[in-house]
Amino acid sequence: MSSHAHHPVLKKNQKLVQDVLVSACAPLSAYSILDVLRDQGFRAPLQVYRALDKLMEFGLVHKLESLNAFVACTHDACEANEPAAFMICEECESVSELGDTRLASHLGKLADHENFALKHTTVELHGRCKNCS
Amino acid sequence: MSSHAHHPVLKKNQKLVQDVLVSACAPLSAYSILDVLRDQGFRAPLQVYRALDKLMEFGLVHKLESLNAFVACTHDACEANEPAAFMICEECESVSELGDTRLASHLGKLADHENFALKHTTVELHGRCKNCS
DNA sequence: CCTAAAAATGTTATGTTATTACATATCAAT
DNA sequence: ATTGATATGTAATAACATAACATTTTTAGG
Repeated sequence: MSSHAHHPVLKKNQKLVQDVLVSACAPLSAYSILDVLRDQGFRAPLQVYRALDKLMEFGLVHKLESLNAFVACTHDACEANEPAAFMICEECESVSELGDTRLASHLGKLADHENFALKHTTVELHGRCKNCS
Repeated sequence: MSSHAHHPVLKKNQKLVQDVLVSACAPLSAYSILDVLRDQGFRAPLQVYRALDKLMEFGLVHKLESLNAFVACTHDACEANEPAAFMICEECESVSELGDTRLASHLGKLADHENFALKHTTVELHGRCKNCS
């Protein structure tokens, strides 16, 4: 039942940032994370951004481009395969991460059709979630 | 053959910003636009951001969230209906705007399925365009 | 274990993107 | 003409992100 890909062991700052994101109930900006971690000795934005870069590389964290904010991956193993989409509630700020295979495949076909070598996709849906409607 | 929706007449600053974006061969940041327009009397970012806000409201300009940059709409009439997606070349910076109906409908179904009231979608594909491969 | 290379961290400064706040001017409809 | 709404001008500041450089920690090979 354990994840079949072994992420590297997280370094101190990476772990701290990851923990903050996992505990958060909404996406956090890098500076919000910094504020939370001042007590643990963080002093500068770069400490956060460097940790975030690594965590994103590991697939443990995603950036929401339309919010300039970050969320922990909710797919226990989001390795290699990208998330398909995020649904972002404008009311309660909740975010849910979808792993829709058909969407991914549709986007892949779209790109193929234009001879576009697809590297990375950003799909962010804004609206109101079930609870807030 | 004319567009069936009448966009409002553009105000001076809106027209200036729109012209810059239409002439550009790549997405431009607000500050790049500001630099171009200094000769026409622009002095402050807000002059650009305000014009951009209106142009986006009119559907004449889109923001690329993953680049913090703006492009003129290439659908002569992108009124009401959103663009489905943007393909952004990392090599030559060219952007093409897709109006894929099936993608839009797929995203709509995804949202419906989660009882998510969809307001706006951001779909940005990064990679290498046909010419740059 | 020791050491050299690589990775991670600390710190300051700066660059880039976007908004707040407030004043003034223009436009459109009575 | 007066009024209310929209657009503009300007300064200051907030919010997001990276460059450059010094130091420490980790890792892998001898």
